[in-house]
Amino acid sequence: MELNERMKTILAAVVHSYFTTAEPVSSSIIAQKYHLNLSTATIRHEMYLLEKNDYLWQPHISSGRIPTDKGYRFYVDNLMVKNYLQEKEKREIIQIYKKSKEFEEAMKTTSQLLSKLTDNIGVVLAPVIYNNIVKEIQFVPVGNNRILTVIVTDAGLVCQKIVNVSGEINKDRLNYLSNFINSKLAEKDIDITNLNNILLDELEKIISLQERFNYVYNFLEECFNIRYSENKVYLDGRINLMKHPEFKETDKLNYILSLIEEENILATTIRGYLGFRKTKIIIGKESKLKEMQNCSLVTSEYSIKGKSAGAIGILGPTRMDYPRMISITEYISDKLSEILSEL
Amino acid sequence: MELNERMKTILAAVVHSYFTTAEPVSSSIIAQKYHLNLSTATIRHEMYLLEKNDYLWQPHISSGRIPTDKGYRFYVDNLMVKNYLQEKEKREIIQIYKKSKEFEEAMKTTSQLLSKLTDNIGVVLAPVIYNNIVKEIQFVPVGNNRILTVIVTDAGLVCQKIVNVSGEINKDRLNYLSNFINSKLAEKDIDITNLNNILLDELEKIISLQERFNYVYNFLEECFNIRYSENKVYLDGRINLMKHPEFKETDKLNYILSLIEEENILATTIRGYLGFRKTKIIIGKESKLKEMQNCSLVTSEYSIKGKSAGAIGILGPTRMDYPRMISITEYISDKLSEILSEL
DNA sequence: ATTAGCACTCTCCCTATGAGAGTGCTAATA
DNA sequence: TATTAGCACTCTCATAGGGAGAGTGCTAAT
Repeated sequence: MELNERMKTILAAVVHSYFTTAEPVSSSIIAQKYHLNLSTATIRHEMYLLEKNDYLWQPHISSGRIPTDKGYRFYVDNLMVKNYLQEKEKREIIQIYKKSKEFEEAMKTTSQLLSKLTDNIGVVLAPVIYNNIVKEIQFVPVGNNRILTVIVTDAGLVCQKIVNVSGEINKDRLNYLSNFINSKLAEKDIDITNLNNILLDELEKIISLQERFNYVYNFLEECFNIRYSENKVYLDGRINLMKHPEFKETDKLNYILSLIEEENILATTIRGYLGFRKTKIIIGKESKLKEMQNCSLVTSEYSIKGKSAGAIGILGPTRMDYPRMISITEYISDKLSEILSEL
Repeated sequence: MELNERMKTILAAVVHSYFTTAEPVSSSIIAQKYHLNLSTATIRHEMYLLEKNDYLWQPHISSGRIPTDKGYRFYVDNLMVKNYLQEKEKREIIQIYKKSKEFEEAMKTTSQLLSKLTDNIGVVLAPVIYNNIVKEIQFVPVGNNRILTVIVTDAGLVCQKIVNVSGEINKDRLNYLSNFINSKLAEKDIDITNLNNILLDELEKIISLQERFNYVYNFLEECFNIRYSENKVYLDGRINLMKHPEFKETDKLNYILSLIEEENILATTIRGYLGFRKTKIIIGKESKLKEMQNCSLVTSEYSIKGKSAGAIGILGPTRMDYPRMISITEYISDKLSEILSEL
């Protein structure tokens, strides 16, 4: 069924009122607050139709109405009015970011900003290092039998890993190895995900007959098995959940708590949405995760030097101020992109 | 007032019963379950005295009794029977640790083990790098204007920091600097907290007149302002809170949630207890933190190569199985010490 | 097409009530 | 003197009833 203009207006009013008060919305509330010049009976009739079409639902037969996930989806796609951050807010965000000179700090600051500004949970997915060209590799002996491997990508990301080696470290060999690798890296662009295969192939050509090949081979394999595939996530503002009446019910709180406990699940979810469009909104049961059925997630991708790197987002009850969540998420992801590109 | 033997027995019974059922303990429950060969009236009288002396309290006038913080403290100090982990459990712990080959992984595994085994929140305070002798410093240029500083301590801990420098990097100078520093480090033991002062003093002697002194000085200062003072904490099992009836009350849940949200507070608290004895138990209001008033914290220090490094612990409601919490925390801290010493 | 009017439903809050659990006190008992 | 049986008392908890109020769906009138 196609919604007529009046139904759209009423749906938007219900979404707005419910967001504001967290109470089911009655026809008289709509009539009073939103000045539609309609009687409550008429509004009631439209709401009845909206309910028949799954845009609204009632907790019980004689109560006001609450938007369904479908109702929120229609609102987000067709009805909501874009929100713009005030200049003052923008300045404050920039001010806070000024203190973040390091990568880790920038991640933390971002999740804190998101949670403070939205009263929801701030989520930051650390850069996913797929599709990054490797620029340089360094081996640093640390201690007796350990080597710190440092991989630098063209986007300026630095991955590190400490590898244990059996036997003592021959510095000349290590230098030879790193010179060899770096010369190969200079010759052609090698994606970090292919690093292992390509380099080991190249190595095989020149040292396959040497007695210590296996040793080097294993060492490099371990070096490259680095954590670029790890789903590092920064979360902030879990306590904000308690501010929302929907999470007074223990089982609902339980769901979302188990979601933010398993950071991997959240990370994988967000990663699954990467690459389609900058901003993505997932409302309640639209997510396949049962833990997310009472929540919405607004994510926005950030980039480093123009190359999509990761995503930030906010997680809260489906009853949220979508326009504002979106504008905050988008603005902060832009600023984060700038900062990470400069680092 | 000195507690007589019977009062001690009854107090221990109350603690045990309340831990088991989470219900206020009545005189008849004690008589039935703990076979003291006393009438309920007698037990009632003793409980009355225990209450007068602040070892027990009643939620309301005609209800059973609950231990106070003081009651728990007396139980922990004087009454409880040490618990020993079963060999099977020990083997399982060792088995799980076998997979942890890296530092970060060991930290995470530890917090997970703690929370899984105790149904409470597992806490791991990463090694605090005070009192560590610096063995070696390396500078690795990464990208154009950045240098990765690697500090290796005698305990084998590796701290890293990326420092931005203005202008291009002169590799010879960098080599000279690192050689100079490492020779000083070889000469005498320098504690990581003194690194800055001592080295800068030494440097001053030889290059104070050189034109780029300030530049080097600032660079080093930033390098050494490394995160050994950071309170890195690993938490796991927040969701376990929901299993405990005491946290059904929203405001109590609120308190503890805000505690685990502010990881720094928790870290600082635990750090404050370091260095006195291996295992430390903080019960409810014994902590100055109002957020901890409904919780107990059991911590146990771990070491690296015999040198105290950090602490692990569990955080849960004051109503907890203290003997078991202690034995688990202590056993895991021992295992963690072994693993970190080998890494 | 819209709306006034109304019967109907459901929640919420208040009260009352009674059962049950558990206590403190007192007087009897070993 | 220490212990205990007995009992009055207090408080919680579950249940039920009832009335006010909010909000609906439907119908008939405009």
